[in-house]
Amino acid sequence: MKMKSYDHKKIEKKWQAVWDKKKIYNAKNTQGKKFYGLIEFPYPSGAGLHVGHIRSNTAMDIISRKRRMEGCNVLYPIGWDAFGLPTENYAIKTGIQPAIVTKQNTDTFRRQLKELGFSFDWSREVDTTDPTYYKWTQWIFLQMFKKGLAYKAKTEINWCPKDKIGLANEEAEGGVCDRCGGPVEKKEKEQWMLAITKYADRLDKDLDEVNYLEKIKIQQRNWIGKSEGAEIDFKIKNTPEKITTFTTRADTLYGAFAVILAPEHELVEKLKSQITNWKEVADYINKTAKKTDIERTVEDKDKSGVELKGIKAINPISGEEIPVWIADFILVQYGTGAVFADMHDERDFQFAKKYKLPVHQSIMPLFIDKAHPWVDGKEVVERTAIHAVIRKDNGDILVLYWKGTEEWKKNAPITLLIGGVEKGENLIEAAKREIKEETGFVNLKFIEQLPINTQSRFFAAHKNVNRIANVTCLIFDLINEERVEVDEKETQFHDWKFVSMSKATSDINIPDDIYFLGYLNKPSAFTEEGVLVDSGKYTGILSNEARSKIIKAVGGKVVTKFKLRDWVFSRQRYWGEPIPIIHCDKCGYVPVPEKDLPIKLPKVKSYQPTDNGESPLASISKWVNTKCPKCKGKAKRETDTMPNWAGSSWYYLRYVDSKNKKEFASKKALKYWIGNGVDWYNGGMEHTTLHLLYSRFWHKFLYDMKLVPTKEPYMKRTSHGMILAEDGVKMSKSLGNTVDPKDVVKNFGADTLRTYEMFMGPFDQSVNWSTDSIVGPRRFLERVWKLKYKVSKKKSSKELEKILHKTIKKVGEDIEEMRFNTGVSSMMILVGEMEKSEIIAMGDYKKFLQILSPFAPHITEELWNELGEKKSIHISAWPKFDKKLIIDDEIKIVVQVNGKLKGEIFVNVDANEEYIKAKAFENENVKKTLIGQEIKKVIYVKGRLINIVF
RNA sequence: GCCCAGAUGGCGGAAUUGGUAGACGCGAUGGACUCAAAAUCCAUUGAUGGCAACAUCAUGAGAGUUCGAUUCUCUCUCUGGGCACCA
Repeated sequence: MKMKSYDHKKIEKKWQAVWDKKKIYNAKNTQGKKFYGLIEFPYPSGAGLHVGHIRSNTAMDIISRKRRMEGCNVLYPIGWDAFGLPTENYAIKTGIQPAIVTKQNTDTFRRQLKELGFSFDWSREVDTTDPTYYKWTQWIFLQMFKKGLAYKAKTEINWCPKDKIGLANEEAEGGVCDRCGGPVEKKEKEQWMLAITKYADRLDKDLDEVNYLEKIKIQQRNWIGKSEGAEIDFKIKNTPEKITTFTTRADTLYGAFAVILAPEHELVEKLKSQITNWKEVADYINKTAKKTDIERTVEDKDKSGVELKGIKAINPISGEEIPVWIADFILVQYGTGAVFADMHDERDFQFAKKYKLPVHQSIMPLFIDKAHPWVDGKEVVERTAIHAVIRKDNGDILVLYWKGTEEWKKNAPITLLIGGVEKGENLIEAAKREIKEETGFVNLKFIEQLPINTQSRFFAAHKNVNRIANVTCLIFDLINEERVEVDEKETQFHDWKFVSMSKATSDINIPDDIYFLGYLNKPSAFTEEGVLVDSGKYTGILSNEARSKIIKAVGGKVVTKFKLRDWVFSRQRYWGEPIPIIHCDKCGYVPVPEKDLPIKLPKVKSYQPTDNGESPLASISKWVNTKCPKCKGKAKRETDTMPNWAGSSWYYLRYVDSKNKKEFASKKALKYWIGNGVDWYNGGMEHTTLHLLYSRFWHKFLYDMKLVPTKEPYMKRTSHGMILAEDGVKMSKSLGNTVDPKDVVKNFGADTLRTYEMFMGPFDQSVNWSTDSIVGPRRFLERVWKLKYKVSKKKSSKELEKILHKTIKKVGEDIEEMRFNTGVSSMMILVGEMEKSEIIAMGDYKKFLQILSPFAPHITEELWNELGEKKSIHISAWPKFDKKLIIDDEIKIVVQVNGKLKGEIFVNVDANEEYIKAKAFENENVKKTLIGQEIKKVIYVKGRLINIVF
């Protein structure tokens, strides 16, 4: 037989043409079990396809191909997310129409994608810039407008005064204009908004119902920022006014030391006449107003504020009068724009520290000793204790090393100096007495008492009571080392010595003292759950239980707030969907009648935004001036366009019926394809918070309109890792480290590139590109190619059959789990075994080709065809593994002595424990090691190992 | 600062519910073929010691649980991603 070498160029071209002609990858209309696999449709940039596109496309291609072979009616569609800035900027520079540039780019992308052999259904291709597509984007917007979800509001935009252009956030990073490098200003502009916040709660809650990767859910939840709390009113003394504050920690109310308002809060102006330092307050408000968002957050997070002198708020639970401040770290848009401050919040704590405001603790850290838990029914006895930090002038502190009994020596306590407080004694006296008794030191200077006491709860066995110990930490400096004699009975329990602070911190092993030293090293707010203190009748209650009780007691309202803001939907740009609204002086904002859709983008001479920041459309008076659809009077068109998140918010719906002229998709097609959502959607983590959330929002809206059958668009969402350049940084044109897939396809072939990208590393993690490593997968495919010369009509060996069936099982599972790298690896092992074998049965070789075919569709199709198959391998039935062949008759048992490997034995699968143990002891190496040792026990793990312990 | 993910040979990475650490691939070294080179094939390849059998050490650092830890718990360091005064 003459050896024909593997010529990828010939094979790939040949089969791509055949697939195209026979349309084997086109989805059937609506019949049978369906699978809808989705990838994020690409933005067709001028640079052409990126190796990263290929990684994610191949992954979903493999899954789709497997489903097709499993008998599913598969929809794996593709399209173009073609509105966007790069194309527009290119048009500004060159004057070439964006539509023409887009056409060129999509042609390139289409050709490149076809060259990679993806099994897309090309008959359903969509393009967001095609008027027949964006007609429906506009239509959905109008439905939202009619439901009051689209509205106009003043917001700030990034404005470059030099270029006179509004900038997207990503063009204004760091407050610098992306184009000219000059500073960016804020400019107020009326913009269209979408009320996504109305869906915030559902967007959060319905995440429970979908199968997204946990990290995706977490990121979405963080972005939505649901927070359950309460609104609590503070009366203002001598006025009818009240301040409504928002808090999630109503349990800290007794500790409120001030009420703080956002500088923009409306009450400030109302209270003007009573504020005695108005000038100072007004200055601060002005200063804040001038700051940009960036300045307001960047300034090292240093807290600043001004007290509203003459104003007092009344704590609704304690009746205490507290001061009222304004501060710019309180955001007017969030919550109620007002808070009560307490020391159990990091920001409030810093604020109090800066302005030296008196604070008091309302929550104690609570330590429950799990080794000595409370015993039910025993008396609870509360006791006050002091823990003292005693410092020498070199900074060393005194630590007690308790003498444990032998068996619990390891866990003997190491503590600060500790002691009880006797009746009639104040804390400092008690501490000084204890220090003298236990160490003999008499000359100490009291420095401070830490503002946080702690509470410990444990069962005190020697007293037979449940103990509550409230602990105060006092700091002393040692004046000199003068000591008095210490009673022997004190020293029998512990030694003491001075050690450095860092040693003390690592040695000390009781939670109270660990907390105190931590606070001493770095004072910070205690913000966790604990037990209430100095809180009237709530003292002693756990914080999470006290919360609702206190809200109730002060008549607070339980509310939920979200970080999510409404979506700014206007862009002052040309290359986007025109917003289909007409401004009429008489009738206001009037929607364009549906029969007039789409509102097409007119041709313009210049794509440059206008000097006043309006879109280039504003300068085309012929287009702008129109008639009001309602009163037929003179009116103007909206000149803002939509962001490019618009078209991508619903594209997966259009794919199911992309040619429909009457609806965005027919009910029937939607019910069939979206009946349980898109089955599997893979995409990048970078789209988790914007695209994914936006499209879920649109989908929910369409669901409410009864236009789609499900609450959620995507049943399952996974993510891919990025491909970085060889040096581990992001690939970018400016760094000149990009890899052009064109060259790789030319030199190695699409099959090699696909296999390499699946093999290079775990799919969900980022990996560095390595051109050197591509030869591995290439050699693998060449070996696959050569195996055909071994194909025989005879049966393969039993061993080879077993490995084949194990591989079928593993590859199938790996594809489902997106562990493509180990799937490829197991096929490489199989090929190695096939090479060792004299012959391979025809049927076995074919089965192998079938499981390889999703990864390398061209070479497998060619070999399949050469073996006489008339139909495509890609519509053949996915091979099943034989369960009997998966099980080994002989298994390996590892023999260890004291956990160290000493040998291995081979036994029959159903050998019993006795036999295996006996055999293990026969091992020479084991015998040698065991000489003169007394065996304590033998551990047998079924089917795995034996560990002999002496 | 907070949240998420990660750290394993020269490199990319494997490793079931805790059970032989380094599968598979790249690279490297030696050999075969060749006039020669490429390609291909064979062998070796974590470190240290030893002629060897083998022993010791090794999964970012330190502690803990366990007969046994890359895997579980705690503390810390570094890297990547996200959020950033959200009460």
